[in-house]
Amino acid sequence: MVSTFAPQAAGDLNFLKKLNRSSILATVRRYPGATRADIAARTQLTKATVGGVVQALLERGWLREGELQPRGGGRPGRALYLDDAHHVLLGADIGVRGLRIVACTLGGEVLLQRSVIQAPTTPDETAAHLAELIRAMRHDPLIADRHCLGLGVTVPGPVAPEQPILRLAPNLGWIDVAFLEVLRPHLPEFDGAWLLDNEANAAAFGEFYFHDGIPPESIVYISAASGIGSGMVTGDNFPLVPRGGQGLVGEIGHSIVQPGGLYCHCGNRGCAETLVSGWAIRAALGIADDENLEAAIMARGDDADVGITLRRAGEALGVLMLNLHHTLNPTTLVLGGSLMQLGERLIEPALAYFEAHQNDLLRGTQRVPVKVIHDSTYTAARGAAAQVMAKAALEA
Amino acid sequence: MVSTFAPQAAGDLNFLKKLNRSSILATVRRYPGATRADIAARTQLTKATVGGVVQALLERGWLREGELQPRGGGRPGRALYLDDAHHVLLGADIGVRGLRIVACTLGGEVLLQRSVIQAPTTPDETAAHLAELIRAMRHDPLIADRHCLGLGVTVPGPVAPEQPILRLAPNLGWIDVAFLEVLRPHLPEFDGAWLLDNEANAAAFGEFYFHDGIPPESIVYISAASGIGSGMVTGDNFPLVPRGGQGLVGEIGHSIVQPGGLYCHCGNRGCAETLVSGWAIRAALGIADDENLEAAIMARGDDADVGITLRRAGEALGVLMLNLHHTLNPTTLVLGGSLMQLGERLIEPALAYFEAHQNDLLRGTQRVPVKVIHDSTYTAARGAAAQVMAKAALEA
DNA sequence: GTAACTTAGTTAATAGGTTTAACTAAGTGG
DNA sequence: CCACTTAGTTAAACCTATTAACTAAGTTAC
Repeated sequence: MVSTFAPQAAGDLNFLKKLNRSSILATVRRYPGATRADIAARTQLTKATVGGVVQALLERGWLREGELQPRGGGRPGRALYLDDAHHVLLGADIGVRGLRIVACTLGGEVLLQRSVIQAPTTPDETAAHLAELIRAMRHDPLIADRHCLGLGVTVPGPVAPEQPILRLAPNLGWIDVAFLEVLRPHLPEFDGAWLLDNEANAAAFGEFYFHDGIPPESIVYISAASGIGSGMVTGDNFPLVPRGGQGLVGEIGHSIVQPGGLYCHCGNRGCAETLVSGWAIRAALGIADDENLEAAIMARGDDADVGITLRRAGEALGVLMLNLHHTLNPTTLVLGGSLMQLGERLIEPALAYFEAHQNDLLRGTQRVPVKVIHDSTYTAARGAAAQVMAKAALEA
Repeated sequence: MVSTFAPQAAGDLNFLKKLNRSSILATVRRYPGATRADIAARTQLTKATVGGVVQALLERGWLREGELQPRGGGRPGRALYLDDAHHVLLGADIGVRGLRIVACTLGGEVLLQRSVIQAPTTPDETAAHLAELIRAMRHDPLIADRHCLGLGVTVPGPVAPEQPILRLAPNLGWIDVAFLEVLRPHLPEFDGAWLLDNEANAAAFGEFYFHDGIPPESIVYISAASGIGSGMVTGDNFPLVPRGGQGLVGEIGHSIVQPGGLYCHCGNRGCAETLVSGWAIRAALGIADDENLEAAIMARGDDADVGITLRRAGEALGVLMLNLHHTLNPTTLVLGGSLMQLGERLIEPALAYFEAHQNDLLRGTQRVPVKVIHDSTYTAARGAAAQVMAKAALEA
């Protein structure tokens, strides 16, 4: 379980400065409009330290000053916000159905987004295509003058914990691809951070990092699409993304929910993906791979088979949610992925199962809130951009 | 997911010193016999810094110097070890079947251990009994002269993430017990750190912290006893123990492995505990609560019912292991808990199932090693002692 | 056997970060 | 208008790690 942006275990004064700078930025991110005094109170740093760091961040275009915040019977403080005018973060999501790119501000506001539908191809061709799109986007007047802090790329499969290598993406047919190295020659002029992560991890990170208002303590994001995966994020100023020994953290699609059940393409029986995944639903309903799943299902209307299949898939999703609740116990659960577009016939049974069963262990506890992202087209790409920000904040 | 001993997110020079001191101690713990130069190389600190901190730790009885370590063609370095002569760590495990107490050195060597069999009773009576045992142990000549760094207590149920409160222990009949506060009046003379944690979390922590040789990157410990739980630990110098929003991390006994299966005492159906737990095995074989489970099963010899029940339980355990592998992806899996004493008829099917299925996702990867602790009587208590050490190391 | 070399560890001066304490700034309330 | 409160800045002090030069203690080459 290696964390992405965790502070190292030993360090010098420069490290301490980085830590505090990052902590101050995180405070402004979580409490927009905070004053220097607010930050000092929250971080336990002194006014002097906060003042100096804030001054530097203002000069470098990371923070901007806002209006005066009246205080009861004293000098009003100056509100501080992330400066959304001088930098840009890029995030790209390589999916089975195409590429999605996002450019956003330090606050997570999406400035530009592009989506290209294309069939899976080789890493090199994908990189060439992606580079072209990024170069074009980079010249858009909306962001051309901004300093680009880096590019985060997400892929639909486990990424090795230590090096940025995609281990396996069955839906793309890729094995052990160091995609950033493939991409780099196509974008020689690009400087800034380069990051690679699993799509669900990045989405979870983004939902946590760019959360409106004070983020929850921890988030588990379930990505239900062609396959099914999940990502977990926690930590205050340094969000942690556990990856595991082999980068398999969150590969819940192959957790067993029905021992002795249907055969999965992974070779085991009763994997979650045999019940709730794009391919399982296609198989159950006889929908071809080249058909659009959502359209095909809508076309069948109130067909009973469709209803039963979606209900079964939803209930399996509910089981997965419950098991994640009992294993990772996040503060918030987020559901995303293209399957959410199949609508309430799938979502409702999942939520109902989870609601009905989650709380029997600790009666009287507040329930875990579930957030459904009905259209998560750019969620992963935006999450990748968030990771760029988190990394750059340490270097700022 | 709140970590126990993680560095805070912002800090002053004193914090930096703590961080480096703890990091140096951790290096000696993981690499016994390391020299000052070795430590400097591993921690990226300078020789000067390491020298100063080591000097202070030698004077305070945390480290001791050993023999000279010959170096190729240069002055030999002085080996450093954790000083196992001046301090003592106490750990106590409150279980369904009684109390277990351990006193150990900074290196995790058990100096004294006591076990008392008793039926569950009230928190106050348990605290009184525990205090008596601890006081007696404290006067044992083997540890009477040592400085006690603190006491860690483990309980068989989820502990709230922020405060040391046991949320629920069905097997003890306890609900929302701030056990340390109950215990404190019984041990007024005791100073040092007081810690409370879930039994599986503590066991996992101990297996990681006191690991012989370089510990793995992460450990998941599965505790199979009356109920079933798990704990996860990761992190180099600051082992992290995720607890989750409600302290439910690792409550895998109530993850669903057989939807629509048997009813569990938690109210759901098909929980793992309905297949692999002390009470499930008793129920299946008609063994009374007051009988010793292991003895009753041995008495039945090669009875076919016993074989089938244990095999089923083992396979369910294998499913749990596989699901944890796909959700948390630890570097090492550890199996413990009193059920391990039921022997190979249970363990073998679990290992076989895991072996046969774990690797189908990432072919060619090295397999996840599984360690079975056949007698884990003192594993949790020792883990609690490890947590005391980790906490004290920051204050040293 | 001695000089050259290598590695370990210590020391004093230096650099750099945060804090302390005193200050200025800018409001409210009587 | 003065007392009070809170925000933010500044310079000196303090603390920590680093640098660079040193001593210590071994091996290797000749």
